[in-house]
Amino acid sequence: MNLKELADSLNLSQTTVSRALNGYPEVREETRDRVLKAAQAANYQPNSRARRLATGRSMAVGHVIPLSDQHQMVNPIFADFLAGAGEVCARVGYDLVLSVVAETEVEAAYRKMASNGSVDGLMVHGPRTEDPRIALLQSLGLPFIVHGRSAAPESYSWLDIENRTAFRQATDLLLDLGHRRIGLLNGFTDFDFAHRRQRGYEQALDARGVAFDEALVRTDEMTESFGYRAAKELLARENPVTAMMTSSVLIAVGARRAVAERGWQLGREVSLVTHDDVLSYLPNAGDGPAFTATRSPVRAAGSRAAEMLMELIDSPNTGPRQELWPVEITLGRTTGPCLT
Amino acid sequence: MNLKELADSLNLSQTTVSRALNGYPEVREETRDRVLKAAQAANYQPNSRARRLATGRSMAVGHVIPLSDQHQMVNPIFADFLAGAGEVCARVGYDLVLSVVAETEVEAAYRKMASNGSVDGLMVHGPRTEDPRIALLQSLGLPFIVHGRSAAPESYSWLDIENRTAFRQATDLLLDLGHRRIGLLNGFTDFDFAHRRQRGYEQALDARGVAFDEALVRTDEMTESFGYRAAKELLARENPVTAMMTSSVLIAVGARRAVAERGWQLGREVSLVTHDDVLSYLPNAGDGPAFTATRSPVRAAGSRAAEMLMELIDSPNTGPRQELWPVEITLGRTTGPCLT
DNA sequence: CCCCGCCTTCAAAGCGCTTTGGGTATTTTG
DNA sequence: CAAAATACCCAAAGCGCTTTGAAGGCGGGG
Repeated sequence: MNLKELADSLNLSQTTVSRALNGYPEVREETRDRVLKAAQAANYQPNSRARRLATGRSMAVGHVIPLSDQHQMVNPIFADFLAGAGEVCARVGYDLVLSVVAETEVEAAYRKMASNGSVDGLMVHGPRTEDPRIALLQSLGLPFIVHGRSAAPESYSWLDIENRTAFRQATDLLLDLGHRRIGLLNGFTDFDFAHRRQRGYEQALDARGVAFDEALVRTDEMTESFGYRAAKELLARENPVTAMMTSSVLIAVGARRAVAERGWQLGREVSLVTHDDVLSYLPNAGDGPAFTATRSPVRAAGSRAAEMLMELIDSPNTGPRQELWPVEITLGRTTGPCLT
Repeated sequence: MNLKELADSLNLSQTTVSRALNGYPEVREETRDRVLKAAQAANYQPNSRARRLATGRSMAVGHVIPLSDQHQMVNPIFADFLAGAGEVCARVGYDLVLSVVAETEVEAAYRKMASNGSVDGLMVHGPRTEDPRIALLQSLGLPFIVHGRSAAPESYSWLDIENRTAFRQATDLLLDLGHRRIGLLNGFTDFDFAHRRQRGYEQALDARGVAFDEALVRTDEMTESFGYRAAKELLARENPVTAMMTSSVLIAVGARRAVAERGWQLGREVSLVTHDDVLSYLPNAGDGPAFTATRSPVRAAGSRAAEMLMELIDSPNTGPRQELWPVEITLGRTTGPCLT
């Protein structure tokens, strides 16, 4: 059933039917009712391909997911972020379209999306401190929002959390408890978020006159097994750390394993503060020892980022949107006074 | 730059340019070269909306992700599955489109996709033992592939792993080691995979004359904290389990925590076999105690499922594709003889 | 009574591509 | 050498919708 058939069956023109369905005012209420009823009865759905061509909008937001051969990992926060974004996009009739490409082809993918008009806007994930994608996208003139930030330009839209402040406060917390040798288990520092977190950590140490020791800082793919390995090493030093900060619950879980393996317990012999993205499958809930954490639900970020992008798409010439979310610290059972 | 402009600039018709670009034979090689060069130079990309309308294909495969209010969890295997599927889809020019909807609106979402032609095919995730979506999709006549299986009809396409056999063999392994009280930490059994795994477990016990005790079986959302809680309970019984099987590494990690909390170690006081989907952020690698596991990379499943769906789309009337993948068991350091 | 303006509807022109159904040279065949 | 086949190219007709521009009917103001 297409528009023409529906119109014919009603003895109306396509124009009128189209307008009736799309809520335009220049159609009599009685007529509109008749059209709506008939459309309902025939289960008529406007062909989305035709509609997209006619309107010039594709009603979709794109996500380019790079997969490099080295670290071919899908960011574990991605699914929850998408869930949040997808929810608000669905509400306004937008699709989420993913394109998975090799890291070397990211630029080509963006260029293609821009020139073939398959999406109305883009979301950028995992920005690096110096991220070439941002300048590229600006030159392409497609609305986009970055989840996170990058160093360079000022005039793009982003949604980020206070990574530096959060980690500074978390470090302060540990310092207040008497810890002086504090490990940092972080993601690769070319990721902007990881860089900022380390800066927060360094600033806190600095403010207390505790010397920064780069041997206590580890960066890697943020997996459980990295957490295990790094924690094991840091605990096996002649001068072992008495506390650790980790950039994800996954890392924290690995660290906990290393601690347990020594017969120790988090919050007693060793303290730990982690960042918690509140992933749906990794609840840091009330059972057992919940982690002391800097908390910020990535799903909410996904929702908000989508809202911001919708705004950008709807009113393109209104300057960049930028939001910096504070991060709350929740006390769990993995922090305690330094015993040594 | 659109086709008309490109054609005009070359003093050719749109027809010829279109044919040259799409590799049709009725255009002289010299002309084709000229067109290709000009297209390259102008960075011409055919408008995807127009192309989709003209060809009647949308070059996209859809994924409907239900989010219920109760367990509003995104399946943790989803991201890796998508990465696999996305890779092969990208190779043949297909997009992945996600639509996130409330669980009550899944049917409406599928109907809409079918009648507005926004996708050429669908992938169905997390099938229940009796899953109404399959009959629905069959009636809608849109090609689809199920990741997993459902009980009811025979004539749909799916890709599944040998859940029952895998868990039967894993249980056998534990029985061989002398274990008799074996816990099962599973997903909700209305999921088909969880149901089959439990059957495998039961069959193995049955074959050895070990009575099935439903008190040893726990089902829940497959999170780390579920693993912890369930394992803690099973170990605290007057007749504690001496071994456990878990349906995901996440659960296993939680179980490990409960074991460690008692000062025990996996592979010594308690054995554990888990299913391992080989998630990129949860590598069950060689460091520390790797889990003994039934292994099947969900990313590979995503790739293959996408290939199968492409086949279904390209040749619609060729009967269902069905693949059942065997599951390999890898010995880790979490299994050992029963000590009691 | 005429003209103007409003309400409602319509025919037709896109949107930018693919594809059909010819055409016109140029070769090949008998 | 005429006829038939071939190679190459084009104009125009869709694809199914939205949107523009215009028209018909009708009541109200002058």
